[in-house]
Amino acid sequence: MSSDHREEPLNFIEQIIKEDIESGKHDGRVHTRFPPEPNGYLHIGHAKAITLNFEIAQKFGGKTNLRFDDTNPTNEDTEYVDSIKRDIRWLGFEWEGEALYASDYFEQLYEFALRLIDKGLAYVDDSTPDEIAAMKGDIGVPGKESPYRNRTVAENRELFEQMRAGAFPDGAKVLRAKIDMAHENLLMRDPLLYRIKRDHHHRTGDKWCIYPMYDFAHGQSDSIENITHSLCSLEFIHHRPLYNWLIEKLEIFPSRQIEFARMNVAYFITSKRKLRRLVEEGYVNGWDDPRMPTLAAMRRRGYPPMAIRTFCNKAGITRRENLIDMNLLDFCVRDELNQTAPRVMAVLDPLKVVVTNYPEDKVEDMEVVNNPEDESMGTRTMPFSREVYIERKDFMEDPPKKFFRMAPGRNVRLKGAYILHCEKCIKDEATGEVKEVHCTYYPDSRSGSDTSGIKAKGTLHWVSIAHARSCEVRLYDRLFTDPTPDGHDGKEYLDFLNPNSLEVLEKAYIEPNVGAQIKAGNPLQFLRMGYFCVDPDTTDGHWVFNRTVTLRDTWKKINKQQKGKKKK
RNA sequence: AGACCCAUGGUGUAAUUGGCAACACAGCAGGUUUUGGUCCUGUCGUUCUAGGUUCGAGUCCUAGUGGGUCUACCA
Repeated sequence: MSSDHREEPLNFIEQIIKEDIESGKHDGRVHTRFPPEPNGYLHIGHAKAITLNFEIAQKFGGKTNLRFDDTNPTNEDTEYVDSIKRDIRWLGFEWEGEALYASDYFEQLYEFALRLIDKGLAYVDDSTPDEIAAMKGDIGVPGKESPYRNRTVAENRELFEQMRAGAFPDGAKVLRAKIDMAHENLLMRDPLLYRIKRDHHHRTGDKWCIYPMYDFAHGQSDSIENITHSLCSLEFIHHRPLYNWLIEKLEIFPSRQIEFARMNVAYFITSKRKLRRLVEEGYVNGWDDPRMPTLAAMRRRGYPPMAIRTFCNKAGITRRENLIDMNLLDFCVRDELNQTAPRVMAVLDPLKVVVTNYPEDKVEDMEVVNNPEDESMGTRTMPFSREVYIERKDFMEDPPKKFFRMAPGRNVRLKGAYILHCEKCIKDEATGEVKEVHCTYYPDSRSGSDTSGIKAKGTLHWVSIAHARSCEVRLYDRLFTDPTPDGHDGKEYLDFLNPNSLEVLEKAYIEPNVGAQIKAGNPLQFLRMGYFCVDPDTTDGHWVFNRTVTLRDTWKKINKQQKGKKKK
C-alpha cells in the first residue's frame, strides 16, 4: 500500500522491545497487560495506557491481558469491572482470553509470602501504623529496625498462618519484607506485604481477611501471567527496585517494568477524587456528562474511539512531563468525523426569512449530498418553501467588511437551493430586535441547474419552517477556564470552573428527512455549525443532540481581528 | 535535605544512536470551494547554562540551573 520507505520512528519502549526480540529474550515473545483497579471509571489518561499496551503488543505480534488489580476490597466493585470492559472494547481492543483478576492469585500470593518467610526475607510485625511510620525514618534519615524484625522463621510462619486464619483483629499485625531500614529508597525499608482487613471482596467474598499490598501483588501477577513488558507510569519508578527484588528472591518469571510519563491534557483533570467531587456535588450531570474526561463521557459526547486512539498516538511516549494542547484532540476528532459524519442542516438560533416572490403553497424537494468527502454516502432531499429559518448570526443589518452572509441589498445562496436577494429586515419597534428578513429569490439560480450567472459570496444553511423538526441541542465548552486547574497554589480546581461550559438550546430546528440517522451515538455534521451526535436522552418525540466539537471557524477569527483593530 | 527521573520551536514528538535539527498540532499569508469546513501552497520559529572529549555534540563526560517524583496497613 504505502510506497514510502521511511520507517516510522519507534518510541523508547518499542526500541527496548525490538532489542529484546532481536536478542531472543523470552524467545521473542511480547506480552503486555492493562491493570486497572476496579474502583472508578476510565478516563483519557487510561486511554493512553490502554492504547499503548494493546497497540504495542499488536505491533510486535504479542498479546495483552486485562487484569483487574483488585487487592483492596474496600472501594472495589463489580460495577466498575463492567464499565471498564465496555470502555476498552469501545476503543476497539480485545484482551487475551478471559479477563483476569489479581484476586484469582490470592492463594498463590500467599504461597509466595511463605516462601519469603522461609528464606528469612519476611517477618510479621506487631507494630502499630504510627510506630511503623515513625521507624521508617525520613528522606535522608535512615529508619530504625522493628523490635519484631528478628523473629524466627518458625515463629513468622506460625503467626502469618494465624493471620490468615483470622486470629488477630484488623491492623494488629502486618507481614513485611526484610530488606534494609537504611535504604535510600523509602520503599525498600522493609515494605509491607500483607495487612489484615476484614472487608467483603467483590469476588472472593469473605474468604480472606488478609490482603496483599500493591507491591506484593502487581509484580507477582505480572510474573504469574508471564508478562514480558510491564508498562506503567513514572510515579512507579521508585517501586522498580522492589519489583525486581521480589522477583529475584521469589525466583519467578522476570517481568520487566518500564515507566513512561502519563499524558496530561490541557483543561482536563484526571484525579479520581476530584472527578468524583464534580459528580457528587452536582457540578456535572454524572460520570458520563459530555464535559467529563471519562471515556463514558467522551463516548456520549460523540468522540469517535479511533480519534482518541490517534490522539494518544500523536501525543507520543516519553519520560518527560507534558501538557498536550486540546487543539490536538479537536483536530483528531474533526479529522475522523469529517470522513464519517453525514451532513445535515440544523438551525440553532433561528431567524425567519420570507421569500416574498416564492409562491405560498409551493414546495420543492432539493437534492443535497450527504458527505462531500464520501460520494458513496449518497444524497437526500430537503423541502424548500416560502418561509425558512436561517441562523440569526448569518444576518447583519449593517455588516462589517468581509462579511459574506445575508445583509440588505446582498445576495447569498441557500445551500442546495436558490440564491436570495435580501430586501429588508423587520424589527421589533420596542426592542430593536430583528424579527424577520424579507428576500426575493432568483428562480433560475436553483442549485445544480443555475443559469442565472449571479454570484453569491456566501452560502448559508437553512430549514423550511413548515417542514423542520424542533429539537434540543446541547452545546459544550471546556469545563475549566484554566489549562491546569489543579496546578495553582492557593486556588483549587473548582475555582476555575467554566460557568458557560453547557448551553442548552431548547428551540433549535433540524431538516426533516433525517429520521434514519436518529439513533443514540450517531454522529452528524450540522453544516457550518460543527459535529454533533444523537444523545441517549433522545426519544421519538424529542430529539436531543450534543455538540461534539465546532468546525474550524475562520470567520470568527477574522471578526475578532477586525474588532481588535477597531479598538486600537 | 537525600535519592531517583527529566530538559529540543507556542504545544507534543523525531533525529539513521557522534555527521546539514525534522514531523504533527497551533499561528500567520495565500489558492480552491455551493460548508468562512475539507483540500492545496507558502511562512514563522527550536537543542537550559558553563566547561570538557572529538575533525565534528541535541546526542558522550563534568558541574550548575530549572522542573518532576518519593516518607498511605491505596493502587
